[in-house]
Amino acid sequence: MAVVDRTEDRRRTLLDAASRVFARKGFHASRVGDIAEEAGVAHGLLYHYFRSKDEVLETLFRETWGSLVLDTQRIEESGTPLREQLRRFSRIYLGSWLVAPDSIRVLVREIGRSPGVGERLDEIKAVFLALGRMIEAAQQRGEVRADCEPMLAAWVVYGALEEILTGWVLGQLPGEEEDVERAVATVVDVAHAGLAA
Amino acid sequence: MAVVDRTEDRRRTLLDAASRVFARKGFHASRVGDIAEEAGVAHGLLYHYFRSKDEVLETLFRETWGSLVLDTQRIEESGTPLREQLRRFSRIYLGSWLVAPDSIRVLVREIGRSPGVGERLDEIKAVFLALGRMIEAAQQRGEVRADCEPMLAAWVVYGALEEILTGWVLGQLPGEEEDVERAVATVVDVAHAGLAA
Amino acid sequence: MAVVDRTEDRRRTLLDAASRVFARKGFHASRVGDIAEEAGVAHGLLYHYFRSKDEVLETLFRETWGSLVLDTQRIEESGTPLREQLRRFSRIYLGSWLVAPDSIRVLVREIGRSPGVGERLDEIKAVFLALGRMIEAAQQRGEVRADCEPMLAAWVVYGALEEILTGWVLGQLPGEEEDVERAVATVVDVAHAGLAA
Amino acid sequence: MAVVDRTEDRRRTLLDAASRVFARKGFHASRVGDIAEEAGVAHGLLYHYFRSKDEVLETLFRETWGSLVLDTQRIEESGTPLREQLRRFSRIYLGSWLVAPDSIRVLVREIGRSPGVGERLDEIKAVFLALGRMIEAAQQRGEVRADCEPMLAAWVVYGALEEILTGWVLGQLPGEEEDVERAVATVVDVAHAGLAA
DNA sequence: GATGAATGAGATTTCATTCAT
DNA sequence: AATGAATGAAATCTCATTCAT
Repeated sequence: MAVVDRTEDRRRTLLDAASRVFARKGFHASRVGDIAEEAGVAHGLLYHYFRSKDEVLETLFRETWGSLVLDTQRIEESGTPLREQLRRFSRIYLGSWLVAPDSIRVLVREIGRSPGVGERLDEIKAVFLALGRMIEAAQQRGEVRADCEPMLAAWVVYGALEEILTGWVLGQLPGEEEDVERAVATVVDVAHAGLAA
Repeated sequence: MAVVDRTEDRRRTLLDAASRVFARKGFHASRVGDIAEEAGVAHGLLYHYFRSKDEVLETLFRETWGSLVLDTQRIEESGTPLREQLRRFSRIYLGSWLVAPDSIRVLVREIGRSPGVGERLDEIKAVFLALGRMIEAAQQRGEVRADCEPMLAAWVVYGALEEILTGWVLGQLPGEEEDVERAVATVVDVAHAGLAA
Repeated sequence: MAVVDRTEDRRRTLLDAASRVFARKGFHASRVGDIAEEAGVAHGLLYHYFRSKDEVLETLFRETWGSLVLDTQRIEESGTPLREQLRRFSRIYLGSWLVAPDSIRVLVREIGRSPGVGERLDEIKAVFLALGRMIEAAQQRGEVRADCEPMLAAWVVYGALEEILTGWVLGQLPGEEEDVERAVATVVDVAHAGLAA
Repeated sequence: MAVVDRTEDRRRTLLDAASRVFARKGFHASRVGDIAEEAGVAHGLLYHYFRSKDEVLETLFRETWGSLVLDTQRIEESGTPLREQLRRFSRIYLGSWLVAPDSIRVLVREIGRSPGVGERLDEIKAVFLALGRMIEAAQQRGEVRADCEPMLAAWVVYGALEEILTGWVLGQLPGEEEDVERAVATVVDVAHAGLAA
């Protein structure tokens, strides 16, 4: 167990270093040597833990996105009113900025790029679809007005959240703790009022 | 004149090809050969029209964004009600999908990467700021409720538009001519109702 | 055509350079840079003509071995007495040493090594099988004594030829023009007398 | 003593593993990790028993070849008829397949590669020369016909043996115990009849 | 203008060897 | 003795850019 832990620690160190470096320069502009330097190890070591630079990004993606997929499922199954669902989703999505800003940065900027886009798109789609289903269910409950395409609305909501993250990533929007809560409120208010029957 | 035209045609062909390729794979992952192949010419030819791959992106940015900046200015100065302003802005922005499907999306996605970020960010900011000012003015006219940060709202609106473009580019959302008009309506409806006093 | 020729010339230049370098140092110890230097070009150019270093070896193998396979077929179909068939086979096999000593060197030393062994083995087997069939047919014609496994005999003959090539490759046996003819005579005499009924 | 034995056992395990791996892929393409995996130990352990990968090959060579050199000397000095000498030599050489299937083949295949070629070639030459001298002596005794270059004949015989070993190693020829005896008989029959006066 | 062969800086990747545990 | 993480020299390979034709 002790040995496994040490191994896992190194993996983490490398992944964290990678997310910082990718966040700073983007995946393609980041050299393997940069990641190693950031982690304080020789570049060769990265190949002990990952098959390639691509696999590092892939791992980062799965880790970060995987937990979002799970959380989204739980929110959908809760069956609470749409406003509450939107608040919880927004809080998790925007809140991740405070928890792991670099991972989010990478996610936001590298999705749809680099090899393996196809496979990832499916996992991304899963979140969109869940969001769309929540809106559709709310529509059937009469919470959302009828003249509204649920999937399109899902894209609107998701786009709003992603853009705010981008603003934080690019340093164009203040992204301190209190700003995050305000952003959640704004998105939820606008989206809910905008969709309300 | 005829010669100039042919020259201009080739430039356009290359720029359009570049915007499609950049949109698909991102700037760094796109090889000069990919752009040339997409344009149906030899890769060496690109260097007759542009000094470098960077200059292609730079040119794309100036051309596409420049006109958006002008259009946005005009919309702001028109002083019409917010709903009308949002509709015009959305139409221009999403309409770019029909005219030049990839250009705008590329630009936003590539900001923060590649050289010369600073200057470009300012120009992008200009559009955001104009959008924010429109919302703020509407707020002062009583069209928008008071408990709403205009700039944050601008990011929300912009994000919705951006995400829909992304959906079209990635083939995740239907993007035919009638879909564009519906998308404009949805965004304007949601945004306006969501912001209304 | 002129262009094709120039392209083909370069390919040849590179293949010839590669066969010299592989012959001198063996495939694995040869660096791509060595081949390029031998050919008098930049190392990058090799990747214009071949996908990888492996593909260069593969091509070399197919070229050299391919013609031997064809020649062997022709000899088998000729149906002449075994002695004559052995003479022709030996002449082609050992004679190739004078024509393209480096290719032969590579063939002898790299077969069964490096990636793609499996696929090559089949093509090598084809020659062995043909040789075995020739001996078997001669046995049925009464030219070869009955207490002799044709396939084993084929391996013996082939081994004798290959070892002589190896001797030349390693500089342990004199390999001038007259030595080649003497070697052919020796192998044919020993093999034929050894197998005769 | 017990400790030494265990130490010796490990050395042997590693050497045997190395000879199998080298035989399969060649010295250069064999990684230290492959040898260790074949031996079922961690790759670091190899460096307790050998200074380097080169030293493994070197050791393999000295051990295997050394005993063959001694045996060959004894056969030469025995002064028995050529047929008997050939049988004994073939039995030892091909018999090595049952004892240590890969060692000898590795050595011959790897000569000319890797450092220290010079010294080894001399030792290999010694065996060839002894074989040649036996044939020459037989020629002078009238057992072998006059129009035959003894050294060339030695290469022929050696090549036949070598090729059969190769066939066994590559799984192209059946190599069970009874096949070995049959192979010895075939080579001796062919060689003796082929050389006989 | 147009082509694509040619270049070479610089990236990724491999792997023999060392060494702390 | 034994392990396998860690190192880094050296290899392979990529691709923006140049340039002869």
